[in-house]
Amino acid sequence: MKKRATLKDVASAAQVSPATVSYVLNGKKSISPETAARVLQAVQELNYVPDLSARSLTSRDSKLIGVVVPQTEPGSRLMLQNSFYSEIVGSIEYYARGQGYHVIISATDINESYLTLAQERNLDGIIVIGMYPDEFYQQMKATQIPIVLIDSYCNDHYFHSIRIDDAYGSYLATRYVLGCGHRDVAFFCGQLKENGVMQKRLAGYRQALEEKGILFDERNVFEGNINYDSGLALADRFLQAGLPATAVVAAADILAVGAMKEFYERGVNVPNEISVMGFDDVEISQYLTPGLSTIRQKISLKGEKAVELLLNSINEPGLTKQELILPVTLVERASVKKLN
Amino acid sequence: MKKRATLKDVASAAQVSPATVSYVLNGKKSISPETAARVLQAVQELNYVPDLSARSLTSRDSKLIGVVVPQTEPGSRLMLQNSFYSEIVGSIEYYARGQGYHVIISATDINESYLTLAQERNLDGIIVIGMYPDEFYQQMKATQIPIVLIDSYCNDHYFHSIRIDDAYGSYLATRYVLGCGHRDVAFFCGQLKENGVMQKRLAGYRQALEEKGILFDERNVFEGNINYDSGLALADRFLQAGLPATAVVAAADILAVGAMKEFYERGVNVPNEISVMGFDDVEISQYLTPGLSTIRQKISLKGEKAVELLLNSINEPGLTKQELILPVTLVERASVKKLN
DNA sequence: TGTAACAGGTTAAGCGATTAAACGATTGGG
DNA sequence: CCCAATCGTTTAATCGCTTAACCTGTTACA
Repeated sequence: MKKRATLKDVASAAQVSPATVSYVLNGKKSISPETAARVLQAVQELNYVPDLSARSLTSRDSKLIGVVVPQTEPGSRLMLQNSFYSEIVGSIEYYARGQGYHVIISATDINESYLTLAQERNLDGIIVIGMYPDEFYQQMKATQIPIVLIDSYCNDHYFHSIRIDDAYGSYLATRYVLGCGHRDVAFFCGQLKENGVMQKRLAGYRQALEEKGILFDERNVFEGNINYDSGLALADRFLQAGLPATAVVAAADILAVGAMKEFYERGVNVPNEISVMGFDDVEISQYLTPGLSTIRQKISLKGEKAVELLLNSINEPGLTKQELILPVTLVERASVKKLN
Repeated sequence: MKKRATLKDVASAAQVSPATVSYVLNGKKSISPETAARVLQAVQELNYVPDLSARSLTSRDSKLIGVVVPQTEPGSRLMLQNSFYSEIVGSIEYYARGQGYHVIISATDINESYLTLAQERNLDGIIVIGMYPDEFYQQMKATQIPIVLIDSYCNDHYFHSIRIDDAYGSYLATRYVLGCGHRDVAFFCGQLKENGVMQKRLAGYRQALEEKGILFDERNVFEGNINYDSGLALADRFLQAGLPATAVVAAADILAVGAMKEFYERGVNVPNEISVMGFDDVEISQYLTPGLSTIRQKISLKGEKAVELLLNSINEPGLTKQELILPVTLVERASVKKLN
C-alpha cells in the first residue's frame, strides 16, 4: 500500500530542491546536465508521475478538453450509438491524446450542466458538435474558454468553426443521381427548421435540380428526424404517396439506411425499383447490401482538424477566428441505378 | 474577464470562514440553518462552482473513472468506430455522469501509458473492456485502484467482473439454427488463442452440435479477427472451401455483417442459399437486409452494471469481488432460413 | 577592473479546496 | 453549582505542484 511518489520525494532522492525537479521536468529554466540526469534518474526509480490536479491548480490549465454532443434524439440518452458522433468523438480522442490532452465527453442536456463541467474541471477548451439553440452559444461564449464548433451554422464569429460544404455535397449527390438518368428524385431530410446543415443540403439538392432544368416539387421533400426510425417512416410515407420518383437522395446516411430497410421489407428493390443516395459515409454505409452510394466527408479529419484548431487557440489566445471548410467527395457504390 | 469565484470569495460574501462554506457544501458537519442559507445564497450569487482539481488534491479522489478499450485491430486507432465498444462506452458515460463521475476513455496501446493516466489523473476507478495479456492485469492490479472487468475471462479474483454467458449464448444460437433444420453449420470467429470469449462461444457451438448428435468438424470453423474485413475474408474462404454447410453462426455480429456482405457480392443469397446467425445484437444488425438473427446482450446494461459495481467498490474498498453474468436472449430476424 | 549579465540553484508564496484541532458559548446531568 | 458534552464556527495545516524572487558564483565586456 505504498503511496505514490511526489515531487518532493524525487527532490530528496536526487538531493535537490523541489523547484529544481519541477524545472527539469518542464524545461523552463536552464539546469545543468548533471543535475538533470540525477533528477531524471530519481524520477525513473521512484516511478514518479506528476499529479495533474495539483499542476492544474497553479498553472491554470488542465490538459482536459470537453466534447459536447447533442442528444441524438429527445428520448435517447446514449448518443454514442450514433455512428457519426462516435466516429468523430473517437478521432478527437485520438488526436487529443497525441497532444497530451484527455477528453471528457458530455451528452447531457444542453442545460447549465455543461457549463458546470467546464468550470469545475477547468477545461482548457471545448469542441461542440452539432447545432444548438442560440442561448447555448451565448452561455458558451461567457465561459471565455476556447471553443471550436463542428457542423454548426452559428454565425457568431466568436467561435472557430469546422464543417463541410453541405450545399455542395448535396448538390454533388443530386447531380450524380440525375446524371444516372433519374429525373424525378425525392429528398429525405431531418428537421429543416433551425438546422443549418439540413437547410444547406436541401439547397444543394434544389440547385442540382435547377441546373438540370427540373422543377422543384415540394411534395418530393420528406422531413423527419435524423435517425434510423425516421428513415423507415419517411420511406413508408414516400411509398404511400405513390410518387413517380425513381430515386431518393437522403440528407444523412442513417436516413438512407432506414429507407433501404423499409424498401426491402416492402419488397421494393434497391436499386432496381428505387435508387438511394446517402450523405456522410458513415461506417455502416459500406456494410449494406447494396453498398450505399454517398457523399464522403472524412469524419476523422474533422476530429483531427478540430483538435488542431482548438489547441492552437488554447496556446495562442488572440488567434483570429477561423472557419474551415473540409472537402467532400462522392463515393459510388451500388445503391443508385444507372438508367442510361 | 472576471475570474471565477472561489471558496474564499463565497466565504467573505457570506461573512463566514472558508471552512464553514466547505462544511455546508458537503454537509459533513452541523451548521446552523441561517448560516447555511447565507452561504447558499452567496454561492448562487457568485455563481460558485467548486474546483475539482483543488478538491481532489486533499480529498484524494477525482470523480473520474477511466475506461480502457482495446484497439479494435492492430493497425486501427479509432476504436470508437466499433459499434460494440462505442455502445458500451456510451452507456458507461451516461450512468457515470448520473452519479457525478466523469469518464476518460483510453484506446491507447496497452503499454505503460494507461497506468500513467491512472496516476496522473488520480482515477477513482477503471473499467476495462475486453481481454488483454496477463502482464496488463498485473500492472492494473498494482495500481490499487478499484477495477471492473467487462468481457474478460481473466481468472484473477482481484477484479470485479461482468460478462455474459458466452457459451450458453452460442449454444442458443447454434441450437436455433439447428432447430431451423440445418445440419451442417460453419462457425466464424476471431482469434481463439488467448481470447476466452471466443473460446467459450466455440464451446457453446460444439455443445449444441453434440446435443443433436452432429459430429464436430474442424473444417467448419473459420478463424479470423473480430472486424468487418475479417468477416468478408472468412466468407470468402468459406465459399472457396466449397463445404456443404447451409448455415454459418458467427461469434460476433460484425463478422456476420462482413459475411453477409461478401455473400451478397458473390451472389449467394442470404438466407435462401446460406443462413447467417450473429452474436451481440449490435445496433446495425437490425439495419441489415435481411435483418440479422442474433444473440442479444443488453449492451447498455453491461455499462450500467459496470458503473454500479465500480462505484460500490470505490465507496466500500473491502467489497468482496463480484462476478456478474448477464442474461442473453435470442433475437429472431430473417437471416436464418427455416428448412422445415 | 568594475559591473552587468547569466547560469544554476534555492526559498517560499501561493493555487483552491478539505479537515483535524481549537475555541467560545450553551446546555445538561449529577 | 461545576464539569463535561455538544454545537457552530474559525484557525491553520496540508495536498502536490509552479514560479517569481532571490542568491551565489562565473563569465563577458567596456
